[in-house]
Amino acid sequence: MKKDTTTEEKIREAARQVFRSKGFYGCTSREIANAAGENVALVNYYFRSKSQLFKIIFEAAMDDFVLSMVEVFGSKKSLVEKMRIFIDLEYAFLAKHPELPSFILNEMNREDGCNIDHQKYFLKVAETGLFEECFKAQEEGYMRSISLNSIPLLIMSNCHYPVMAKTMLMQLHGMTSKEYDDNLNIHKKLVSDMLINFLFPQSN
Amino acid sequence: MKKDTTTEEKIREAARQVFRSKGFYGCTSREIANAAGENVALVNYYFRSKSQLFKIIFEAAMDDFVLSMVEVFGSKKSLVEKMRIFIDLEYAFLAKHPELPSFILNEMNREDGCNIDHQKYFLKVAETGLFEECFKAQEEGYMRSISLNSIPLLIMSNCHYPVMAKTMLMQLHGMTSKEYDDNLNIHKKLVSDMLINFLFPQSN
DNA sequence: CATTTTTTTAAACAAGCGTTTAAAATCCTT
DNA sequence: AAGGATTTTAAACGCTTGTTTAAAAAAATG
Repeated sequence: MKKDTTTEEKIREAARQVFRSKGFYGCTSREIANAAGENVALVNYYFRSKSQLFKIIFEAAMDDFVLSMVEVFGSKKSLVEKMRIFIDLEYAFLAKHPELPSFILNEMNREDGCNIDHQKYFLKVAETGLFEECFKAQEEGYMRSISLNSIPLLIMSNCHYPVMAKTMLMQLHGMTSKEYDDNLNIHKKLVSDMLINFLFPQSN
Repeated sequence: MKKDTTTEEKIREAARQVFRSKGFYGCTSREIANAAGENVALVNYYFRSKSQLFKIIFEAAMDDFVLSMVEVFGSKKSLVEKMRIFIDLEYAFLAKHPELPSFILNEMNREDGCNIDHQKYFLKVAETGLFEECFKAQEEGYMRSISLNSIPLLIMSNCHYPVMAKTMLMQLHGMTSKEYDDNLNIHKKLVSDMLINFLFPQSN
């Protein structure tokens, strides 16, 4: 009789949760095994080592990370529309996965890094034709002529930082979690307006 | 004969460097002692425990973190001028201390948190009169009427995230560290223009 | 049902952790 | 220079870490 979730899957799912919220150094193999309700030795039985298991979790996280970007910018809409849709989707996605940006940034900064093929993820985004589209829009004077490096950076700054800084700003402003999230929804609209007005100056 | 740097100072300075770049869990007492060129036991002799030493380092980091904000916004200039000066200073400051934003955000997110008086730092900023000044400017129609929570969030997002994401974006774009930093200087101007145009709509 | 293969277990491993100890070295005061 | 306080040291403490082992349990195979 096949179980609906195998031991391997239980461990992977527990690792996903624990690694994402605590990072590689912030948790132990035993903690992951307990979260999965299984014996410690099984972590190594199925995944050979903590590092190997982490690598799997991290790569899956990177897939999640670029998925919405690829989906939105690969679609057939105007650039302005795509921008607004992307910001909306990104805020919605991060509401469900608020630990993701910190997780990825931190683990990439780790000394004994995560040893994955980073370029592959950049290519995924590049393949949507986003950069060519921006370049063309800039030549036509439709989009502000700024470095193509700055465009994703502006968007990511204003989408990711607000969720990364939640704990700090909650405490600084003395807000509850819900109050902060409500403010985030208001903030999203500001970000959307600000970025589009800046990137597409004649659009209003 | 007094040494120019005491053992205690050497350990504190080593701890500052190591904690900031690796975080509380990312380093060991022995690593700090080695960086200071001293015996492990001295860490506990002078600071009682790793946690206690960390607390000192973290609070000093928070002081650094809010210092430029307090200095700039406590000065007697127009709000627009202050904004532009602050962004300039913040980029310059973070060029020297690029690990600071990640450090503070991460350690605040830690489960067994850093147990410091966060409110004190908010008060420091509030005491500059920044929020009253913004409120007044909004009533006069000089500044865009947005939540007073969103203003620091917009500024911090666009100042802090670009240095936090350096490793990731360098690898994604295949840039060298110098190339990224050069781009950051261009980006700073964009951020400055974008934020000021958005916050003070009639200012151009 | 017997045998082989796969999965799970408890226990142990060496290494590293934060911290403590007690003796040695150094400093300061008289 | 002697004596007492302070600083530094090497070694050890108990505990946790990632990982391995070897036996037990379960599942699959014929």
